[in-house]
Amino acid sequence: MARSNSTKKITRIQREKIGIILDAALDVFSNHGFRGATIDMIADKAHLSKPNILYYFDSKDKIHEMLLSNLLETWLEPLKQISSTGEPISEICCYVERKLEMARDFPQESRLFANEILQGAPRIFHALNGPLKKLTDEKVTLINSWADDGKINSVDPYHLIFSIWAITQHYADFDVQILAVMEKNKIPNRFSDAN
Amino acid sequence: MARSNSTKKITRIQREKIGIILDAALDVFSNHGFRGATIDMIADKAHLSKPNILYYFDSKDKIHEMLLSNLLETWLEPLKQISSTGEPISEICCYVERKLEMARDFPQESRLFANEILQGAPRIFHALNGPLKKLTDEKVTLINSWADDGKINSVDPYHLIFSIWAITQHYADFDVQILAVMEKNKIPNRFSDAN
DNA sequence: ATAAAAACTGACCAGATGGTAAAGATAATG
DNA sequence: CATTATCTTTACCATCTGGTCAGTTTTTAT
Repeated sequence: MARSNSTKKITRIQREKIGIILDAALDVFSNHGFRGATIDMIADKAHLSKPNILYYFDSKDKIHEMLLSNLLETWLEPLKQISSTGEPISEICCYVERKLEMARDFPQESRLFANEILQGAPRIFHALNGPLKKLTDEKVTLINSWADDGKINSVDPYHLIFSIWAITQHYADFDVQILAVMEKNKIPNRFSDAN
Repeated sequence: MARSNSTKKITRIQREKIGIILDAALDVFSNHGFRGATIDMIADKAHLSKPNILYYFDSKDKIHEMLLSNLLETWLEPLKQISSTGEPISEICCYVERKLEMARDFPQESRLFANEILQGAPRIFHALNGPLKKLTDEKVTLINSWADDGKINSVDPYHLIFSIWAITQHYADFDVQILAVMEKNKIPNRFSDAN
């Protein structure tokens, strides 16, 4: 029995296989959405059998759930780093940079998130309404205070943040469109790569 | 036999039912993605039986296909309207306004499109690579010429357009997130309106 | 080395889902 | 009104897919 009974110790094999499964699952879920993904696809990508996958995770939902909860920390981090003690313009620009880097380095995570939100965030709404809202409100207050102190022009902080989210994530989520429009010759899509 | 054999004339009932089906299908596909949607869901929403749906459309794919091809015209229209004879800043601002209006008035269409792109645009890539690319290239050339003539500051036209797409569509596609973050307990600032 | 625990597999099941067939109901037409 | 064409439904089927189970193989601990 490998299924995570919280208080049990985790073996080397469990740690390895769970990692392999999550990697494969991220790839599959991000490219096909939750319903479009099948355990068989994940099994193929992970080079494991379907029952073996289900030996480590109780269900397809549980895999997805774990991916989302892992993602959340990564996702909030760049916003978290905006510092109230830094120079406002630099803080905001660095935030944009961090978000762009994330879009470049973790496009699958971005699409996993996008898929989830697009379908109404059924499995992650609590996080949007909780930690994300809390953190955002905090930074909104900070940006407001910068404006009040005359350090930056006044701006609606919510829509500033939404704009940053929109533009940066767009390059990960809509890359197919961007490549199609910008391509000079022929651009392979994300399904055409070797593995 | 109602299935669109191009050269056949269309009855009143066909026109009505096809409209009802497409409306229902848009709702279902945009909220669940292609794989997440089932013909039964569409049938329920349309108050028709599943076989009756399949009397008007050969397959689930065909319904989706028709929605996407209908969408395409609507989708290209705002960009098409950017005029080479207008005043540059006004042309660009009006374009942004048209896009925002579309995000407000046709959020389902926006999400249908987003779902399709997110999954690699398997059923619409040709349109991105064809009509959309052609039109975009045209407007890119126009914006470049405005910059060359010193009418606007120089800017990468591609990324200007992508930014507009990103921000405007974000409000339709990620509305769940935006509502979760902004609704109740919104931190007031000078841009927040009464409602 | 050996027993116990962990890891893995093939065969299978139940329900969902896309789609079909054929007959019955309704509307259009002469 | 009668006949044809259109429309709709009931009862299915085949496949896919999430998940189970009994048993086998491999790893770990003593």
